[in-house]
This record gives sequence, C-alpha cells and structure tokens, in this order.
Amino acid sequence: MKRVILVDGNNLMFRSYYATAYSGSIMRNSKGFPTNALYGFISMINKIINEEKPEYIAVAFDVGINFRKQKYDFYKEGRQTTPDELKMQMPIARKILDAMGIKYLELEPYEADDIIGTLAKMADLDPEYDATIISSDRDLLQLISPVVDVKLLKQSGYIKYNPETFFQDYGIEPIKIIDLKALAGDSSDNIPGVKGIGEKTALKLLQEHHSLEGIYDDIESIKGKVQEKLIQDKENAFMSKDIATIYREVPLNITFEEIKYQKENTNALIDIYEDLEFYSLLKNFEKAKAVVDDIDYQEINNIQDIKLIGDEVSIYVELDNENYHKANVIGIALSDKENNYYLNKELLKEVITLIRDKVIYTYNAKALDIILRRNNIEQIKVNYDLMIGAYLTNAFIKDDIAFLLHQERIDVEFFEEMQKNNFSNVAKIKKDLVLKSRFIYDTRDTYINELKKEEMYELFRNIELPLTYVLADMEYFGVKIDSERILKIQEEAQVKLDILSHEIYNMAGLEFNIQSPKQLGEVLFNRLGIAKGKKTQKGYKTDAQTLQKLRNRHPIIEKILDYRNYSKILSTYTTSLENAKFSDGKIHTIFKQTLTRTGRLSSVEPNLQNIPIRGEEGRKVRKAFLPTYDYFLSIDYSQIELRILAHISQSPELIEAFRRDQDIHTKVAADIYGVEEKDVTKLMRSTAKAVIFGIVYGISGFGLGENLNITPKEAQKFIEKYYELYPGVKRYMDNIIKEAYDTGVVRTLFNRKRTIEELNNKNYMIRSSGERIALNTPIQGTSADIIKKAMVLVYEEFQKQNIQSKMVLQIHDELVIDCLASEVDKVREIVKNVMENVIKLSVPLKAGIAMGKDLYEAK
DNA sequence: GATCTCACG
DNA sequence: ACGTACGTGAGATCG
Repeated sequence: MKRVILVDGNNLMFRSYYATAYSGSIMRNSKGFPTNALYGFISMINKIINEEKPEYIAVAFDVGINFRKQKYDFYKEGRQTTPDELKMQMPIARKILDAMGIKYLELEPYEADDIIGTLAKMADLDPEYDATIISSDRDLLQLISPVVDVKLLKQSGYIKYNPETFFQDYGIEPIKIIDLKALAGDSSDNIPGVKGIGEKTALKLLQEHHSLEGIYDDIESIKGKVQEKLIQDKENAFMSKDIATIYREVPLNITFEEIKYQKENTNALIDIYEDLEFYSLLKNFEKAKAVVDDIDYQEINNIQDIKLIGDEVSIYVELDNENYHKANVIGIALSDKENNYYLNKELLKEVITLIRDKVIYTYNAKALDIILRRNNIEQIKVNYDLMIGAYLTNAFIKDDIAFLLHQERIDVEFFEEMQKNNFSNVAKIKKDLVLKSRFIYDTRDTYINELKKEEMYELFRNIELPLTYVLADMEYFGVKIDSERILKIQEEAQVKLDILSHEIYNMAGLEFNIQSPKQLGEVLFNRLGIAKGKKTQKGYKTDAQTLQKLRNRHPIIEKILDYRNYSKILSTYTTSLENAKFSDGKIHTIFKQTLTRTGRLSSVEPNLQNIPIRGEEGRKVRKAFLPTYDYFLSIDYSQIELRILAHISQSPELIEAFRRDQDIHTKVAADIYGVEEKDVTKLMRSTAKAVIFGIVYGISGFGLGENLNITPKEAQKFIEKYYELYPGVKRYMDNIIKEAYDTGVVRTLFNRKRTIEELNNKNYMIRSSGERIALNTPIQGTSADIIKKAMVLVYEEFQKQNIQSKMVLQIHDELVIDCLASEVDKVREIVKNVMENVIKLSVPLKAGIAMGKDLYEAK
C-alpha cells in the first residue's frame, strides 16, 4: 500500500501567519521582508516529513479567483483581506517546496480544498493508494473515507480522523459535514446556512434524517420553531450545501507518480533560508552543506597550449599583498567559455599578449593595471570588472572576491587566510584561482543584467569603469614627498611636545601618559577637580570639543589641546608619511573605489584625503607635498552639496541665490536673523553655516546646539526658521524619507543605489539614523557621481590634447593636478570647464582654482 | 580588537 | 523616554 500526504498549503500559511501576527510586530529579516508565516510553514512541513515519512506528497494552494466566489458573490465576504505581509510570503512558500522536492499544486479557479478533494478521490478509486490530509480546516473532513483520513491540526497537536473516529465525535458520516454546513452555516466563509440553527441542532437533525434532502422530505415531522426556520431558509440551505461541497473533479491531469517526494535541493534551500535569515534552520544543514570546491583546469607551462574559445575571456591575477603598489604576483587563472587554465606568474606578459584583443573580464582592474605598469607590460583595457559590478549592486565585498564566491557556496580561501598561511597551500591556491576566474566569467551576464535592471549600467560603463583607469594613473604617478621638510616638521613637533609635556606634568603634579584618555580624565577631573563633563564607556570624555568648553577653568587645558595637536601631527603626518614613501621618493596611495556607501572614494596607505588644512600648525605639513612637475593646481567645487540640495529640492529661494551667485551662508544668515546682508556679522554667518550643514545631515536641535554651544531650544528655533524660509528643502526632506521607507532604497541623480536596512530596525535610534542617511546619501552621492564623471572627462581631455600634467589627488570636491609650467593655462581652463559643465543642474556649478609650488600654497 | 581621539570633505 | 549630524582612515591605549 502506498500512502499519499495531501497538505493544505494555504491553511498552513494562514495559521502560521496569524499565530504570531496578533502580537503586533511580526518576524522579518534584516531587509524588512516579513518571514513569520514562512517560518511556521517550514516547521510544519518538516514535522510532517519527519512524522509521516511520505513517499508521495503534494501541497495545495489557492490561486486567483475561485469559482465559488464567481458564483456566489458573498462567499468569504467580510473576511479580512489577506494582509500584504502574508501575500508577500506566499510565492516563497512555493519556492521552498520546490527546493524541498515537494510538489505543489494550484489551478485557477479552484481552491486548495478542491485540489485535495480531487486527489483524495483518486486515492479512493485506486486500490494501491491511501491518503492522509493535513489541515486545520474542518471542511476537509467531508473527504474522509475508508482509505482517506484527516489529520486535523489543533492549536497544539492534532486529531486524526478516520470514518470510525469521526462518527464517534460527530455521530454522522463524514460526507454529512456538507449537510451540517448547509444547516449551521459557516461564519468564516460567510456561508449563511439556516438562520437560527447552530451546530448542535443541525447534528441532531442529521442524525435523525441523515441528509439535508432527508430533512426537507420529512419536514412535516419536525416541530415548532426549527421547522419554521428550515422552511424560511430552505433556499439558503441548499445553496449553502452547494458552496460547502468540495469539488472533486479538478482537471489536474496528474498521476500519483508525479507527486512523488523527491530529493531536496539542499543548496537551493540554504540560499532561501539564508535570504530569510532562518539561522536555526540553517544549522541543520551545516554538515550537509554541499560546496563547490573542485573544478577542471589545465596547468599551463607553455603559452601555446592555451586555445581560447570565443571572444570573451576572464582573467584573475592573485597578488601576495593587498597593496598592489608593492605586491608580487602569486599566480594567474584564465577562463573562456569552456576551459580553465592556471598559469604561473612568469607567464603574465605572455598571457596578456594572448588576450589583448579579447573582451576581458576581471576582478579589480585597477590592481591589474598597476601590476602591468610595474612589470613593464603594455596595459590592457578590461571590458568588465566584477568588483565594481558587485559594489554597485550593493553586494558585500571587501576587495576580496572570495566573499562573492562564498555567497554561492564555492569554497575558496579568503585572502586573509591565504596571507596568514604565507600562500603555502599551493595546490589549493591554484584551484581557487581557477574557481575565481570561472566565477568572473560565469556571473558576468547576471551582474550586467542586474545593473541594467537597476538603471546603473551607464554609471558602471561610462563612469566607474573608466574611472578605474584614471585612478590607476593617479596612484601610479604618485605624489612627491620632501623628506627634509617632513623631518623638520617632525623635529619641531617633538621639541614642542617635550616642552608641553613638562608643563603639563608640572601643572598636574605628576607624570602620566597624556595620550591615554583614561589617565588624562583621571588627572583633569579627579586630581585637578576640573568640572566633570560627559562620560564615555570607560571614563570621562576628553576630546577637543569637551576640553574647549573647559578652557578657562584651568591653564592645563590649553596645554593639553596644544599637546594633542602636535602629537597628531607627529604620529600621523610625519613619521607615517615618511614610512609610506616608496623608493621613488613618492607616496602612492590607493583610492578605494568600492568601499563607501555613498559612492565617494576613500584613500588608504596612506590616506591623502585628510592632510591637515584647518589648523595652521597642521597645515604646514602640506609644505612637504611637492609636485613632480612644476606646480600643484587645486580646483575645488564651491558649495557643491548645497547646490545639489538646491537642485534636487527645487527650492526656489536656494536656486535663486545660487543663480545670483550670492554668498549662501551670508544670505541664509541675513534671512534667519532678519537683517540686511551687509549687517551680517561673522558670528551670524558661521551660525548660519552650521545650520546649513546640519540640515544636509538631518540634524536635531540638540546636535546643532551642541555644535554651536547654544541651548537645544535656541538651535531648534534656527532649524525651524530655516524650514520656514526654505519650505522646498523641508519638502525634499519629508519626501525622501517617505520614499526611503516605501522602497527601502535611495538613489543619486546618476541612479547609484543605496539600500537602507536601518529603516526597518526596531530601535528608534537606528531608524532615525536611517532617515538621516536617506536624506544625506542622495546629496553626498550625487556630488561623488559628479566629480567622478568630471575626472573621467578631464582625463580624456588631457589625452586628447596630449597634456602631460597629471591629476594626482581627489579630495571629494577637489582635484589636485601636478602641472607642467608650460601647461598651466590649458590645464586651468580644461579642468575648470569640465568641472563646471559636467552636468546641467538648476543651479550653476562653480569651481575655484588655486596654484602653488607645494600643497600648502595651492589653496 | 574595541575604544577614543582627531584629521579631512 | 530614547539620545542626538553625513561620509571616511589612522594612531595610541588598554584589557
């Protein structure tokens, strides 16, 4: 005897959903997708599999409009419409069943009940099969037969009904459930039945008269009120019977063989569970985890042995250091449509020659470009960089392609591990490299399609990919460092520090480590009894902002601030810079193109985007940065973020101010304080500036107050005044936040996308932070897009006009050019022109130029 | 390795 | 009542 399990999928999903939804907040994954029904659903299915060990199993779902509804408008009327949060989970349930190897069935215009009824009937007719139905819906009890039983789910556990147990409980035959409904109705399905007759009366009537027809045939024998009610609602009764009858002839055209329980697709299931973040369920898979850790490839010693198929080829070059300016090649992997090759590092030049005219895919084209330059190999242009594609689509990467492969359960070593093992696991490394080049090749279309779907293909193709080569050129050219100057600054700082530390020790009455916030806090606030400020996790806050406020409490504060200033210069901007110098006397930073969440670049080893400028002492460090040619030209955007805010908010007041080329801070100050622009004081202007900055960041009254050293209340007034004066800005803020909540993402003008998970967080703080991110990212990100595009255009224009001067630095809204004296005029014109005309906004873009013999002067 | 501090836009 | 401005990198301390 073969047994078939028939599951009411809809019923299971609804039950699971409402089991937890009543509590108000339902379970979601970090993307905010509701998961509560699915969790319960999966648990139930797993339980069924464990208990029933089915050979045949099918799960039935409702789909579309059902015929009962078509026939009887009132059917299931008044029932709460299915919540969106449950609807969203329905398709996933089907995917899960697919992955589990369980057949699901659905067919419009039938309901899950009808499908189950049809299959149960097949079991009734086929002597080889028995069936068990699983649901909490009592309607299905009508399907009970000698070979069909029902597991009726209860709040906990279930009751198993076969013809005998059913009769014991109800005193009628299972099929009479229909007649029962015809009489008693069913409020949940809005089946009317006979008004005034409940289940008790109905059962009694059926026990005597066997069926609805029997009752009406014998209506005369029924007494009193009941008879009256029956006669009154006769039509409803028969109609109800019709509705309650499960249709058992659904044209499924299916055999039991087709619902045979299959082997689960563990990887697919793991993917789904990971997406849903069902970590407890994932635990069960740890051992079963099927991983890809093998691949066919050919190890090449002679380049002639490579026969490439087709025009496309992917190349992956492994380096022994993340800093490709000093790294050595470990090995090379190559894949085409069909074949994979591993080549040792000696073959780099030959393989590049071999693929030069192909359509080349890689991961981290910038690193490859630098490696080729360093090895005197003619450069190539890649057509596709997975690193950039993954970054734009918000994939989790850390420069290490291994993160992407692991997501697809391909077991390669992370770079960190490889490095820790000193790249000694040669066999594994070779195979991993090949897996990586294969991966680059195989996922290319997926990423390209995703970029197109998200309307980021232009951004990818026309900005980010060409920018990679611009950045490579900047990095490779580098910035010259004047070591003598560095040494001088270092010595001066050291002298100051020696004096300051002695003064501080004297005032404190003991020697201590001034650089230790813990010890410093102890000295200042306990030993010297200076008014205590805010606490950090471990002690008192001793940062500059806090100390600034205590300046007049004790002369030691001034000394500490001085000490900090010089100590920062010494540790970060002298010794470290000198250490970062290469043998060519230059610094070669790495501009990280795939790191920030807004689209900005970042600069590391060393960071050349935070060289001091605000403080005079620190600023002197800039004297140590020299042009390789003759001058540094610095061209920076004026107020680019505010101009972008004016453009995207379409605030008429802001647009007007920029079109008139007004000093925006002075204008806002005049507006806020209600004075003439000529009467705006320095303090008024700087206050306005702080307010404007705050607005772009989504500030609170408290934050602004803290910043301006005024009360939160006063600060709040400034903010409100600002909103009043610039209602367009306020409107933008409200709209973008709403949009972010609705869609979960924000975009820049160039369509760069950022998903904001924070908006789904239960924690108010984190959610608020998400709102500020939503507010700021389109502004900061658009600014990043604009300067990136300008960089690409400047680079192209330099090439076109055969200009030797080099872009060397980008500091978010500023480009620094290392300029030949003979090219100064041309370069000024090109860069300014490109920067100001790179995109047409509602307000003009404005770029300012400075020039000097070193970075100190060029400002 | 987390924390604090500070450099930049 | 909560805790308080966006985006970065890096050095020093301390457990």
